[in-house]
Amino acid sequence: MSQNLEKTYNPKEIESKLYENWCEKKYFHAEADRSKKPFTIVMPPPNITGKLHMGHALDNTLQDILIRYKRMQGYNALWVPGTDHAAISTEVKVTNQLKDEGIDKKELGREKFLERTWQWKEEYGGTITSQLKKLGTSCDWDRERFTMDEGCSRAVEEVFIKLYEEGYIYKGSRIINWCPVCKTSLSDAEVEHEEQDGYFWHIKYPIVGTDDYLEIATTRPETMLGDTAIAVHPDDERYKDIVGKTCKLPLTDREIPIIADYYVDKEFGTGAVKITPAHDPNDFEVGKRHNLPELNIMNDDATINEQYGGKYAGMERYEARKAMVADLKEQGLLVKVVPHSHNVGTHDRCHTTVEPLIKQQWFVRMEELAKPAINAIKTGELKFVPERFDKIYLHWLENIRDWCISRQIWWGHRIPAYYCEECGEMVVARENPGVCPKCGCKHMIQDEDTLDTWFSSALWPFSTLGWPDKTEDLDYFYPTDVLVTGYDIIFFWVIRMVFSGYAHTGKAPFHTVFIHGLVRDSKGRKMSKSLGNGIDPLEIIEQYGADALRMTLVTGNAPGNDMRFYNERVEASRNFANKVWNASRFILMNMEGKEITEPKSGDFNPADRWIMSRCNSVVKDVTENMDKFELGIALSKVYDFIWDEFCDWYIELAKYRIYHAEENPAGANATLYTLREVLKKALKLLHPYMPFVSEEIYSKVALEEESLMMSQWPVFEEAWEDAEAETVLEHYKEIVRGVRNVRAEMNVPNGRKATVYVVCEDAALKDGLMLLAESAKMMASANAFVAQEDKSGIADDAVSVVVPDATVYVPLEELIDFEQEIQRLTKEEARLAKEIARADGMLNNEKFVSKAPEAKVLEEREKLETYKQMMEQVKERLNGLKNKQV
RNA sequence: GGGAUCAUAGCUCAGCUGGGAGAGCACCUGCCUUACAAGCAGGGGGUCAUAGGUUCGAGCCCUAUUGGUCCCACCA
Repeated sequence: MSQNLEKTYNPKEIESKLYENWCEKKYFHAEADRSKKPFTIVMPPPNITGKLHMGHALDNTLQDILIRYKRMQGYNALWVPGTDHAAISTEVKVTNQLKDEGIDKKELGREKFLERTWQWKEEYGGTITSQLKKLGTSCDWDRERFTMDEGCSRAVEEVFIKLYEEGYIYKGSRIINWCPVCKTSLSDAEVEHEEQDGYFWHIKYPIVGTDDYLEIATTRPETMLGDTAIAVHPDDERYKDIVGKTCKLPLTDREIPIIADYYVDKEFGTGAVKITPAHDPNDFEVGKRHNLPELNIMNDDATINEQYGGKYAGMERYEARKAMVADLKEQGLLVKVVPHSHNVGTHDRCHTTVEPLIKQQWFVRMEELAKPAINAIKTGELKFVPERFDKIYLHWLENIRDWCISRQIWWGHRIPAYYCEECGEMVVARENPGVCPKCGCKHMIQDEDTLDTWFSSALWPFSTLGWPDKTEDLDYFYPTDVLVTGYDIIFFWVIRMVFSGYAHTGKAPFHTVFIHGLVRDSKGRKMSKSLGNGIDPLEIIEQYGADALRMTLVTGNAPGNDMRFYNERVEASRNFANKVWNASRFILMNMEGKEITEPKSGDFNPADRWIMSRCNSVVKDVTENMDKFELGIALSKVYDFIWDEFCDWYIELAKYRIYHAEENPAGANATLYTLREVLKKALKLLHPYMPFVSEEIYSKVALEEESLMMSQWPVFEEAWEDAEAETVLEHYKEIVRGVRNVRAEMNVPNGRKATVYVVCEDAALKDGLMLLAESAKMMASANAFVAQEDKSGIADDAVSVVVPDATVYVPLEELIDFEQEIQRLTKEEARLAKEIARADGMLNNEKFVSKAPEAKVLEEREKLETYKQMMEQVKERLNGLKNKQV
């Protein structure tokens, strides 16, 4: 079993080697298998335009942890990967690429453009998935999907037709969000509101037939050209008399009515509002109520149009604003300009200010569809982790508006609606019917629009498993189990998947949504391209290893919370990987050439039994935490166990028996056996978090086993529990720490050894400690370690440390400074006095004794007892020293 | 305007259903002890934002206040 490990862990070669091996062995692949329980996760498909960033790294690390954990627990774990066609992003990217080549998209034509885009997808679309592999993601690459592949496209078509036939999808002319740069409509979710500094322009609208005028305040004077009314509040005394009259609309020769509508806020502005139904969602509603004309004054690129633009036609919207304000001023109609900050809608992709426009678009009627999704949370069928996201989800669903799903771009799923060029008849069908069912002519052309990119991702949990076909996979793996995603896409994606799941499969697509936060930079800023503060996960992997990156992303993070990322944190993770590596190196070195056999129970010493017992508890705790998605807590328990208990205590304790195997071959064997067994369990617990280093080590420790990732997750075993050994070790640690403490305090060099005496009345404890005497010698820099029941043979002038149930004496002869020792013990006396007072106080509180749980009261009583004993010991020592001093 | 969330050691953050304040990093003091200096052993450092309340007992629950972050929302 000769395996020489390098002195420091070097992730680079090991990671790629292991990943290839896992893939080759098909460990990531899952097939429907009725003998096993499935556990399914679908990966939020990254955009084909994207490059792996920290958000992906976090999202996929969490998924990989869950999937590896469940796989080890014996579930048939399936993680479905894939990519999203990212309609607008991709279209913009390819359009720009063409532009660089001097090619105009429109001139190229739809067919050719799509060809180019597919080409682009083939070339770059796989970048992100190949980058994901570096993270160690154990997803089933044989099942990789794409939102525009054949199956997903068929699902989209099926859903569209079904919803259309059921009346949930309709086409209508309504006010929508329009991006003048991307030249497409947007859904409400794609509009980001940002606070912008602007102005209130107060403008006079002359009242026809009088010399009077109405003063209007607007933030968007350029939309005046589309005004079709002025509205005031019906109860507004100021304007009561003029309702029904008309105003002369400045800059035009139109007259518009003054109407009364409750929408108007009397207190705000001048109390009179210009109504522009075609360019404002509220005005649109008012317009409907009052039957006002809707005058669209803009072209698709937000320039003023010919029809209503007059002299401003052709001007860009802000240019027109300037010109119009100047003209108003000149005509004496501009009263004043007041600075005013307000919310402006922008397109989340390009940050262009969105223009509300009236357009023919396709919509999904949401009210009914939202109901089961709302119900899912209320019944607990669907759960968010952490729970607080319930409210965000519900609030959105309960106030949901119809979803505008058509986009005026080419890259995406084309709407399966066909129009007759002759009579305008519309047919929604899987294929072009060829002949118009109404007029019989043969000029049917397909709708030019494509669907919102989220329309297809909404179907992802079932379209990737074969829906609409009734496949074995769908039947077995669906509904999936957990969805892991950031809180930033709850509206875009989670909600739409949930209602789609209910609408098309009758079930929620998953039972748990595990939400994580954002990865921020060291200053807490969002990582962004424009700030240039993004940290490339691949560079981190290159420098520190994937395990270190993964660990950093999980450590100290609670579900749903943002985190800050900086290199010192990665270094700490890297150091841990190295620590595990070296502990394993130590164990392997000592196992070399030895045949380890199953020890007899009597061969184990208290240290062996203690670490097994502790390991067992950790297995239980970690499993519980992981089941509750408390991954950060679970990992920190694994970390503490490995570093603190296993490395710093147990390995040190083990050294004597290993180095002196000839004295006690059976004991050495038991210790090596324990080291190996505990290491194996610890590696299992670590594996979901740090798959590479754990697998690499495991392959050398457990030669007979195939792999760590396919091994069984450890379970709590009662046989490993050992309260007695835990008691011995708790005392042992106190004693060793106590000795180290005084030695450090007194600056005793390590080379200067002393005898350590432990006086302990409890015979069992004394015997237990004596079994560890040789280790204690090493760990406490002693030349002898004696535990005994009385003080015989111990010099009076020894330094003493009082611990629970025992007093430790370290005769340091001439080194002892009585003054210093008295001071030290006096401090200890004070500390104990405080503890006693605290426990006493509690126990003297009648209400505590009567109301607190019995166990708690008992616990306090025992503590008090221990402290009193310790206090006696300290006092005795102090008296002795003081006498001696005098 | 509505809602969420945070405020804990110098920094970044944990702290599970209320029962003696924790980690990593940084800092100070010793150590190259035959697994590891990416390490070992010790140490300093916190009226858990403020004010009330509930409770035998509050970092944790309730209320208010202050300050920060985020989301939602049609106030022209």
